[in-house]
Amino acid sequence: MARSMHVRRPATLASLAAELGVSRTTVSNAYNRPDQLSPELRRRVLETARRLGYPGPDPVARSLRTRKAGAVGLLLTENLSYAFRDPAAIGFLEGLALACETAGQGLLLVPANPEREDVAAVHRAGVDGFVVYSVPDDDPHLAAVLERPVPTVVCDQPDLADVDRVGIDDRAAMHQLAQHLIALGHRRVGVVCMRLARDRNDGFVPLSRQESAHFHVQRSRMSGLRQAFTEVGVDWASVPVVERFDHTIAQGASAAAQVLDRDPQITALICTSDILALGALQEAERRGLRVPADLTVTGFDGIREAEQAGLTTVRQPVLEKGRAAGKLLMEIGERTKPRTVTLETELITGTTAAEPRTIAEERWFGH
Amino acid sequence: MARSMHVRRPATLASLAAELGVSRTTVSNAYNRPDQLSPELRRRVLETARRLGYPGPDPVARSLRTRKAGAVGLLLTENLSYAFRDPAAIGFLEGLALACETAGQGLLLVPANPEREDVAAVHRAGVDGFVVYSVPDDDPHLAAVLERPVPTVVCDQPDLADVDRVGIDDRAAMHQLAQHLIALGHRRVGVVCMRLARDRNDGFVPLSRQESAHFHVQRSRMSGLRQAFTEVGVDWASVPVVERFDHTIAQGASAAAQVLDRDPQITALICTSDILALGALQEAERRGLRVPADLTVTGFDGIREAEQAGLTTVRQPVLEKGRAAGKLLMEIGERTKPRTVTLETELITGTTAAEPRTIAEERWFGH
DNA sequence: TTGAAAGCGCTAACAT
DNA sequence: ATGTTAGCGCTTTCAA
Repeated sequence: MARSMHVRRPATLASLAAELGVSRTTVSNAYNRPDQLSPELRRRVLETARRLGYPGPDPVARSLRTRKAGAVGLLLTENLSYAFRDPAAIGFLEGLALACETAGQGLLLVPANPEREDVAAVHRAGVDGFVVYSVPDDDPHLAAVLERPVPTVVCDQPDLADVDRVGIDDRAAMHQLAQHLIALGHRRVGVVCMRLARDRNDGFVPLSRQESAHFHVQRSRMSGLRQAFTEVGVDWASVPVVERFDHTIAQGASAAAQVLDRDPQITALICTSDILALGALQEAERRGLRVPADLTVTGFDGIREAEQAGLTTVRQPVLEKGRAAGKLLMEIGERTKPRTVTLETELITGTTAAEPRTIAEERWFGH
Repeated sequence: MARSMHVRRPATLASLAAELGVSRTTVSNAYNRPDQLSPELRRRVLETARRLGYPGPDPVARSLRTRKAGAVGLLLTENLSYAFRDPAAIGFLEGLALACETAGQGLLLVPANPEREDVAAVHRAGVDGFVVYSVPDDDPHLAAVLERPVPTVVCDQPDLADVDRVGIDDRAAMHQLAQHLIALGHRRVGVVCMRLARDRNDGFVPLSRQESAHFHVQRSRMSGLRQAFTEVGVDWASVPVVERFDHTIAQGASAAAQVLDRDPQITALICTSDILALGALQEAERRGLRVPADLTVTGFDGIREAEQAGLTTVRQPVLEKGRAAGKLLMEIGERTKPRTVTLETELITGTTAAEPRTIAEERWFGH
């Protein structure tokens, strides 16, 4: 860390006390308990402090003594900077920041590169608690967090026993979306999903990988889909499912291409996030497929960009999730059993889902 | 702060050492300098740690000892959560986060409510340095930061002597934009600008307030405008300038309405941010004014939403600013004079600026 | 390779 | 209203 113009480091509380000929307690009180000493003395203390360039009690030393850091740590799956590129993550952050500022707490973004296994940053974080956002259940950073003797709230995933948790019912939400598509008449579908595990697998996903996914959220959404379609007789093993490690529109487009190449007959492309779905829309347009006339596309999250695109999707209260996580963490009280907050979702019927053309044609021709 | 399932707090490095019958140094080394003790002993230490539920060296105590917190503090003008709603701020955050994660540093968002004067959060922040983003020059939080004995980098504003700084040449950029409008033929214009001081003033801005604005960036942009138009003989005192405290599209719209109500004859509405300009576009549409046929509208920042709207604006490298600020802060080296990084901007000629209709008409009628 | 000693700078009982 | 006494839990010379 650079030393700049504004660096000094001589005076401490003790040296100030010595200079003033008072005890350290008195100086401490001047800062922390103004009512514990005469206004006159306090004024003298503060003035001398200024003269000596004493910047006030050192926050770290104070933290050590009081056992309070005044900050909440946030652990994310992704590179720190990713959080600022994903609309859903941004919404979550906003909510969490809201809860923090209400409580007067700082928010420490912990650098946890998912590619490396460098857990040191978790160990070094001077925080009073952690919020863990959407990490895989086998993430070493998560393990490191859970070892720390501070309260922790997990958001979205993973679903751990013994840890406070806030999230939505991903399975039910996706099941509902699937039923919507089924009601429209879709039986031959394809899926584009987000990262299912820590290893990169940009391509088709066998059933085994779907079932063993380390990202609880994705596993649940897949399972909701599978159940709904299996219920109406679809052989899930024959449904093309393509996974993408990076969560971008471009990757959504290329994944959609992969699915459509494998089975051009599908009538609906179900994406497990809006970002991916936005990519799928691009790919559909590129191929001259009209949505929803030729192809139905759905997303998940309910981000603003999706709304603008008229995407049929599931809206989840991302901001509220962040706020709930923060509140849960900072709520006082000894508890014995973990708390779970499950927030509501809403199926958004946009303009990207309709009856499959084949059915419409069948009707048309009086089949 | 809540205590949850995962709270324990018995073992310390000392108790572990006692249990093992070794010195504290040895335990410390087991964590921090694995090469300083036999692998066998280290294994024993770590194993006993696990058994006793010792979570590893306390980060705060370590920080106190090493005088390193492993984190950078970020101070913003706004409520913490605001940072996640403003595209330009998000871009800045992304860049800063990038720099932090590269350096393995955490990023602490310091809660500094601009409405209250509660500086305590700044004092409590356990960080190795501060980045200050776009605060007014008389902000008490800023003063508190500068008192702390850690390096500080200011971004955008204010322009302080003796402090490292990164920003753009707001004056020159706005001057250039103004000249572009002047070249198109605009002489009768209105301005919508962001907050000029800490007090709320949603309305017209007299010259005195323009000149004494505590937000350096806004002051510079205004001054660039004023100079350019004064150069071609426009009486700046007669130009309607409307200020908005809250930086939202809705406020941009209402401010635009205020300007247009005051002088319906203006041919161009210059906004000092894209967000405000987006609002102005809305208001223009609401009034049935075609842009740019009936009214020219310009912004500043170059956010993606502006690009999509085809806004004529000035693009500034927001992400790069964040990264530069982070790098500057973390660059090692004793320095004596403050460093300044000035990044390049670019005039974006979109589809919202054109020759004023009056001129076109004059030409048309062979005036 | 391991240990002993000396604080980092502060706050919080408990006196006075 | 002010001072005394004890650490908070750790790292780091220096010595063995």
